[in-house]
Amino acid sequence: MRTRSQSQRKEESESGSLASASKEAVGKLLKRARKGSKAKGQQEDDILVEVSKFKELPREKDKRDEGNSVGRKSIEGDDVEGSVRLGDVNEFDWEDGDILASESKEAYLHDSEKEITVEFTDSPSTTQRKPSRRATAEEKELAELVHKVHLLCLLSRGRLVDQVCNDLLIQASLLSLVPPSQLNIAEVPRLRASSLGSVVNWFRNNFQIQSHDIDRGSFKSNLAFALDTRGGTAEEVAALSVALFRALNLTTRFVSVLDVASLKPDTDVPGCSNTDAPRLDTKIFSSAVASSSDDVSHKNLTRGKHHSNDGRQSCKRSLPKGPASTTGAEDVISRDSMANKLCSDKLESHPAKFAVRPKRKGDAEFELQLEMALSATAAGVGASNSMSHIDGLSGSSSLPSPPKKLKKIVFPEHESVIQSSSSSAVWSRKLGPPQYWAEVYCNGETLNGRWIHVDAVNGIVDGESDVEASAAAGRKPIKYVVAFSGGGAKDVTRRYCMHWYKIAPRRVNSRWWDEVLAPLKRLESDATGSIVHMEASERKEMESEECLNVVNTTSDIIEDSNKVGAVQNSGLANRNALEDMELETRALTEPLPTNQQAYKNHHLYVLERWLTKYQVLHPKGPVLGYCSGHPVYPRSCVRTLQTRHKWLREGLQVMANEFPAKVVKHSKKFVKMRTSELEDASATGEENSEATMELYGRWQTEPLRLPCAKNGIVPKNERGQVDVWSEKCLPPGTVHLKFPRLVPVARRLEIDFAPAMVGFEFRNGRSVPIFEGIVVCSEFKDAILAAFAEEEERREAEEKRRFESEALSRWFQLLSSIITRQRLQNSYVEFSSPNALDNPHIDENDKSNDDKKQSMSDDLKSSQNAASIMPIRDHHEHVFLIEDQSFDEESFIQTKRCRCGFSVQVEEL
DNA sequence: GTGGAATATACTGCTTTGCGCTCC
DNA sequence: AGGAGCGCTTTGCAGTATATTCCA
Repeated sequence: MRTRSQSQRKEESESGSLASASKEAVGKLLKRARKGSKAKGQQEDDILVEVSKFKELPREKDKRDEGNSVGRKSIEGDDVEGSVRLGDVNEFDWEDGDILASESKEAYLHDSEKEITVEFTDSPSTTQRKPSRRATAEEKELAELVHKVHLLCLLSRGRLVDQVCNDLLIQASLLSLVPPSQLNIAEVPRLRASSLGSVVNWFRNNFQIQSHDIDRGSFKSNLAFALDTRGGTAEEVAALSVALFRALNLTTRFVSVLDVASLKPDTDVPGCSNTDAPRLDTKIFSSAVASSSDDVSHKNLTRGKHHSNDGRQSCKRSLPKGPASTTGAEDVISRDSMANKLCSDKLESHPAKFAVRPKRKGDAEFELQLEMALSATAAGVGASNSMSHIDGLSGSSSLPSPPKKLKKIVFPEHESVIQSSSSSAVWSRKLGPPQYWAEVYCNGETLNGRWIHVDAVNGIVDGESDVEASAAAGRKPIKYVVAFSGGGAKDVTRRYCMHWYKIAPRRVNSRWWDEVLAPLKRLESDATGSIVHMEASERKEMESEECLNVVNTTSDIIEDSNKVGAVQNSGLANRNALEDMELETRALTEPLPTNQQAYKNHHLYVLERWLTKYQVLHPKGPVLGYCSGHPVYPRSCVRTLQTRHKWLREGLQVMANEFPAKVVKHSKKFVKMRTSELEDASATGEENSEATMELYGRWQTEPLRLPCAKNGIVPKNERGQVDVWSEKCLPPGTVHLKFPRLVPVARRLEIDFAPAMVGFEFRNGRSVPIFEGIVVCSEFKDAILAAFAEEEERREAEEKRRFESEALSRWFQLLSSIITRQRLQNSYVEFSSPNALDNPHIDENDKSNDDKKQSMSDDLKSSQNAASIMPIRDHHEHVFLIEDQSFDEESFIQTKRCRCGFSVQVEEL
């Protein structure tokens, strides 16, 4: 039940401003992180305690699990030392079995020392089945917070990279490297994807992914270094490509797959590409990266025998220095050799570390793929050798040697180079799927131009449809693809995702994400839409010239028709609006999934079997297709049903003669309650009907028509009240007055009213109605409010009078208590003092003192303030003689004086 | 490896109109 | 006598979402 309040808090945080929401999220995360680390520390302490207990009290532990394990008996002894993984200690789970015979544990008995050493070479968690446990709401909330904060960090990172891509010095340096023949791309009037091929190939042949462990302080410095060495992390090389395109005056975005921490707790490990890890400023997940690097190194070792004769050793050694050895037109899987080099380097430095690691299934698969790739390389070596080197083309003999080319696939319709799916699997094994690329706006593509995916790192142009497949092959399904430009960002995931239903559950709720992106999207739009008008005019010319005789590819037909329509309608549609439309069109034209589970929460399609209790298809059609024989309907046909009563709350009533759209069983609790009510009525045959619930759809309702108020009488329900779920539920001619204490006012004026029941709250195990104000006929509203105001005034005056009288009473109590205390103290002194009885002054005046005390008490009864009460001297009781009193008529203060000098001021009321 | 069914479990939403005692 | 105020143990079930396991 805690989660309800949590949900409320969650909604509240979402409804706040973006900045406050972000701050709150970061704050919460930090708080939790601190708490978590503290808790973890505590947990470890606990574990240590546990271990010490384990060491000290093996017998006790054994007693608890008496007769369980042979192995446990075998470790019984006075001295037991165990090397135990701390993480498992708090989950001691004794098992039956012989330790000596166990495969996962090795026990060495040192009989001579009577000491037993138990070494676990494998974690029990890997052999034991993990206990099934769902993440709690708190864990989910934490995961969501991490997800959001990570997203914000990655957005910032992308903006940073985008900013550096605009650096004029870097752009100028890149331009100075580009051969003059490539520079004319800037002057192409109608840029097409095919026009980018040559410059992309040039770039790819001159810049490769390399691993640098040195962080030079800023991304700009790193990028400058990468430019200098013709290699860097995948992010840097992609950024260089973006800078180059921008230098060539092409409208270009830096696109990044945000490899964000999972939205769900403990599902996948967030990370980044291997080569980026050492340099990433955030350095969050270095451990994960390190392990993956190790994997690569290991793989390299295990395939070493295949490499011995294939001539790749030279590549390993001379890669960064040698000249380009193959033509720029040839497409190559460069990452293999790059990674081989990196891995070989690591291997050489840590030969023993990887020699004993077991081969995994994935490694074997990888080796198989690599062997196939290498055999293809061997076949192509002769051909590649015969081809001329591109030294002259590149214009630099000092450029690093490009790797051996393995495979190329040319798609004639695009005239661009795209790697096959099999090759994508190979790259994914090595360095993971591409995480960074560029988008270049080609005004010559389709009718209105479009953004073209350009992965210069891998030499891919217009390969947007392969991004999802490669990501899936690399076990890193894309969640967010964001394009950065002009300091802004835009979510372009739709362009690269064909199966939105797969990634939708992995993304944060769209409202938050849209709010985050809204300001960034404007910035991005301003940066990339600045030349819209010129293009629009050009487009109009083109339209008149070509008379719309444009042959589109099948996939472009829908989006182009949309674009044309939009442009024709508005005349001012800009590039971003067109792109939005394109992405929207993609969202609405997703292919039908082939498995039934996918329809469970699909945003476009639905299977009837996955409808919930309160859902129905209306209308039931059209059938969009079939999945395993089940008809597929559009999600837009799904309607939510409600009971008559629930519709009433929304100010709707079910139309006459409407049959229920669905009849479902009532909850047992409700049935039980109703049947107990009906027992008295001894209704027979109605129990079955009471056990069901009739549901109606929105289309079966009409606006609520309540009886009108007549002759000043408010129409009430059977309980003599009006249920005011909303303003729509008020009977016509009545008003809801929400002030308190209106009932006596209405009664006094003899105006008909009804208590307004606004809802229920659950208190002490039962629902209790909440009343707020009354419902009266509209004509009495002013009269009641006037009387209410008058009554409130009177009540406030009465309240004030009561308050003052209470204050007086409390003052009297205070002063009385002071006097009582004084009297008690005097009495105590009298009885305790041995000379008290000998004091003639007191004896003589005893009676008169009592009288005077009485008079003082009377005076104090009417007093409000004792101005000064001095401490009482020992053995002396003050006597205030009447002749010594004075009275100030202006201030009404009476001063009483004792002969000893003590005085009391009393204010007369 | 994938899909589907079955199962387990955490979370969420729905339900909905006291009663007895004390004080004034 | 009667009206107003106050304090009681904290519903509990069904549906849904989601993870996991098993099997084909």
